[in-house]
Formats: sequence, C-alpha cells, structure tokens
Amino acid sequence: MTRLSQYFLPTEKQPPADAEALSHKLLVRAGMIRQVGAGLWSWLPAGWRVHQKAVQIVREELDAIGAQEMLMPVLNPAELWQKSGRYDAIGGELFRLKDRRGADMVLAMTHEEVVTSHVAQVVRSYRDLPLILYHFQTKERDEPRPRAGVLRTREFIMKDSYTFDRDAAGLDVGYDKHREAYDRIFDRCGLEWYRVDSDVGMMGGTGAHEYMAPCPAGENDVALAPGYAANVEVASATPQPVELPEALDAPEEFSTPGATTIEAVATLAGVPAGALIKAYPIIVGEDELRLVLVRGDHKVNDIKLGNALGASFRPAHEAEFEDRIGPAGFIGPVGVSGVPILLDAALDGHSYIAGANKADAHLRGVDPARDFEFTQVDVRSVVAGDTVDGHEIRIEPAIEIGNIFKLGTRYSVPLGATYLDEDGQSHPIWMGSYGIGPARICAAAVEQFADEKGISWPRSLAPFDIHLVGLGKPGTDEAALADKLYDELRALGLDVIYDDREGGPGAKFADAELLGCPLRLTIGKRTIEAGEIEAQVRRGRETRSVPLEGAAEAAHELWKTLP
RNA sequence: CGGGGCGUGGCGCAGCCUGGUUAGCGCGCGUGCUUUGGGAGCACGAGGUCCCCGGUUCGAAUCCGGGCGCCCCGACCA
Repeated sequence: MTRLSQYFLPTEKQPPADAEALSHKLLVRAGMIRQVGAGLWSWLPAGWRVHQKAVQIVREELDAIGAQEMLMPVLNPAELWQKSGRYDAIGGELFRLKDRRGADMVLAMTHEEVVTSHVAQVVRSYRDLPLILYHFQTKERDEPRPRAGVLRTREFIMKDSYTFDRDAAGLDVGYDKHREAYDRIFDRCGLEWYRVDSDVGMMGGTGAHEYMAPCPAGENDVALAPGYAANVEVASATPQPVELPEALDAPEEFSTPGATTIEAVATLAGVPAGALIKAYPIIVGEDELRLVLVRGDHKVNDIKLGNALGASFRPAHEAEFEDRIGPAGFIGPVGVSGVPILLDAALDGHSYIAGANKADAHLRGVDPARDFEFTQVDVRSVVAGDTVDGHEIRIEPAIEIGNIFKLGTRYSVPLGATYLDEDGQSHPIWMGSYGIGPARICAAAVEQFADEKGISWPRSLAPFDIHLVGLGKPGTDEAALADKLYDELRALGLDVIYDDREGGPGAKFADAELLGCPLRLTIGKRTIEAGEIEAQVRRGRETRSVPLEGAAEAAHELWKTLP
C-alpha cells in the first residue's frame, strides 16, 4: 500500500519545538519517526523502510565475507555478565532487573557475553575456526543523556558481529575482512565517511577503528589531513612551532604576583602562551602523585594520558601536591623530587617559563633536557593547524556510524571459550567485535544531504525510488495516466510512493521534497498537453522531462543514474 | 550528576508577571461550494483533565509547595 491517500505519513510544516539537530527536525517533519519518551523512538512506515534499506546493505556485505546471521536475546541472565566482569564494571548504563523468581537479569547493551558463551560450548577444535557470527538486535542502554532525535537513544538496533580465531594473526584476517566490508557498506549507503584510528577504551583491546560520518550534529571530533584520519581522542600531530625566548645558562626566577593563569604569566612576560610549561598534577591509582607537563597553549588529553599511563588517574587536589611540589598556580618541574614527571613531546625547546614552586614567582630559561628528569610522552590534544607529514589538520564534528575492534581474549578467557590445537593444546579463542548503527546511518544521510526543502536520500537508502505526484482529480485523463504509470513503474521493480491525495500541487510538491525520494514524477494536465512528464531530481532539485511514450522505462533509466 | 529552559486541542504559540465572563491565535482536521503546476478562498463545525498532586483564595492556566515529564549545555558514553 503505497498510495499516499492511505499511507501513514504524518508530515508537519513545523519542526518540534525542542528539536535542535537537523536530522531530528526533518525525520519528524517528514513523518518518519515519532518520539515515545526520552531516547525512545518509533519508526513510522516510511522511516522504517529507510532503516531496513540500511540493514539490508549491511546484511549483504557481511554475508559476502562469510558471516552467519543469527539472533540472540536482549534479556540476559546476570550470571553471564558477572562472569565477564561487566556486571560490576559498568555503571548505571546497564539496565538491571529481576525476573518473577527474583533472579538477577540484565538487558543486553551488546552481545559479547552471549555469543562467547555459545562459542565456548560449541567450538572444541581449531578445525571449527575461524568463525564469524552476527545479528541485528535491539540494544538497551540507560544513556545519561539521550539526544538529537535518533542519534543517541536508549534503545536502538545494532548490527553486531563477532569473529573467532585461533590467534592474533587470525584475528587480523577477520578484522581486515570487516574493514573491507565496512568500507563497501558505507560507500553503498552513499555517505561521506572516514575510517579513523580510535581509542580502545575500557574494553582493553589491541586495536580499533571507528567509521565517522562528518556532519554538524556529530558528537565526536575527528582530526583530518590528507592521508590521515583519527578521532581527536587519540590523534597525534606535529605541533605548530612557537617562538621561545633566548636560552639562559640556568633558570632565572622572576616575580609574577597573582599570575596564576597561563594567560596572565604570558602577558606579564611578554611571550606567547606556547613559551610556557603548563603543569598538571595527577594521582595515578590510589595515591601516586605525578606531574604532567604540556605546552602552555596545549591541553592535556585525558584519554591519551590514560593510555600512556596504562592506569586510571584523576587530577590531584591542591592539598595533595602543595607540600611536595608547590602552591597551585605556581607549580613547575624544577627542583621537584620524588614526583615522576611526564613531559609532552611538544615541549622540545630549551627555554620555557615554568612555575617556581613558590607563590608569586616563575622561572624563565627552563630547559627540560638540562633542568629536570622526565619521561617523554604524547598526551596533548591536537588542534587545528597542527601538521601530519607536513599537511595541516582540520578538526570536524562527526557521527560515529560504526566501529571495528580487536578484542583479543578479553571475553574468551572469563567465559571459557577455548579450542584444542593440532597438538591437543588448549588455547583461548581470539575475538573481534564489530558494530554498526543503522539508525545513525539514516540520521547521517539526512544531515549530510538535506537542503532547505527537506531530506535528499541517497538512492540506496530512500524509502521509495520514485515519488509520483498525481495532480488530476479522480475521473480525469491525468488521473488515469498517473494510475497507469504507477502500475508500470512497479512492474519494473521500482518502489513507488504515489501521491493520489486530493489537494493542491504546492502541498504535494512540498511533501515530496520533504520526504526526499531521489526522483519525483508529476502528472497533470500539462503532461498530456505537452506529451512529456516532468521529472525532478531531488539532489539539486533539477527538473528534466521524460517523453510520455515509454515514460516508465525512461524514468527507470534516469533513476539508475542518480546518486 | 551539575547548570539552564520548557510543559496550554494533532503541530507551533499567546494568555501567567498584575487571579475574575464561555481559555485565544496560526497551521492541521470534518462538511459544503469555489479553486487545481509551488503549502488556495469562503462559510459552517469538531476537538482542551491548561503535566500531576496538594495548598492559598469567594474564585487558580495564572500565586505557593511538592512531584513527574521533556529539551539544551556540560560531565558521562561498554
């Protein structure tokens, strides 16, 4: 049933008052999604068609690398999650509940536990490997802050796949297969996308990439340069040079009353912020004090720092460092003993200004190589204008639409997924996990291609191939022609939404452009008079005409050429 | 979890500060007539627990207290 007179497509002229993101506004206005609660959305018929198109593309490309589709439940016994350790490791994001008998249950936010438990039971031998399993299943996550319509929700469908291999080399093969499949998937979806290096996070894997679709509503920042793409969480780049004062034979104290900020000291000393050393005291683990140093114009990147430390940390309170280092606002590395120092690699000069570890004083002429002991690290956040291989990077917001992750034996060991090798030796299975959010693909497509009139779907995702607008009243020649064309287009295998409603042309054109199907055909009086049909290509809104004779075939051919 | 904002027919809003006829406006919806290639016109009409509970008051959408819901910024994001 794809006659608009009967189709459940509640379009709106005005976006919901509380919508901010473009995809949120347009998907609601176009009648594709409706909100049920915070982070909870229904997909209406047209929206669900788009979602299903994305799902099918993902399915085809995973099947093509030999992955096997299955289905695992959302409701899980807590025991599985206790075994993997995540029941305690994850905070409020995991929905926990009890069944009628009082047994602890969880709503799965992903399916490593379940799939690994199956593999643990079934796989005995190296002959059973490698193996790729996947499903499309609802994920439940009690997000602290759902936002932007369908971009970040508490319940959503995810494609998650899992590779099982005998060793790290095997994992690399399964990982590369996914990388290639993902590249094809996002190309087929018609999106602009990047594959970026990403943080392995608390899951502690051995490698990860994210697939990012750049757009203003994105929650992540991506650093991009020719041949380089990385999440800013992990990006590294060559810093912009900074002009340093002349080197001195030894650090020299000078008075800086009340100057506790980088800006104040830089102004006072008449040097750029980059000529200062910013000192950031942290507590690693329980109570181990360390001092992290970055250039004055740089910021410490907590994720990079966490990775460099290989441990969790927190900023130190003043009471924890003032005795061992100095008063807040005036701390620096010179003369500090018993506190390990981490020096960011961007501090490669020989004459910086640093705190003197006493109130109202700083030192100039500080040379890290000469004046204190340190371990060199890369823990700063890159900024636009830094370079990679001589190319300036830019930083763009992007939506994460997929990720691929080398898990290693993080789940196979606690859940007992092992195999016997040729010599009868038991080994843990090496795993990878790979996610894609079809809803985010839909939202990203809206964000990237919408114009002032509405959505412009890529052909591969559009809810319908052709939007047929009938302007004639029932009983007219135009109406009969539109009916006939509708049948002919469908006979060619095209998905057609047919606007057979009563009503003016303006409203119909507006709805067609809002809904965003790639090709619009209009049948009215003019059509018969002119002997040709108006065809509007949604992307760019360029109008063409198709001869009435053989119109369905001609429209089909035109459609095939569209983005 | 911190900060800010909002809650009034399906959608978007006004009214609230300064309590008082029947709670208004635009869009949408129904019926009829006219209109039909860019969100039509006229007429008539339907549709509301003013988020909930309690309080103040002769009288509460409006004032007070509590609660709930939703949005935005930040923190968080296996």
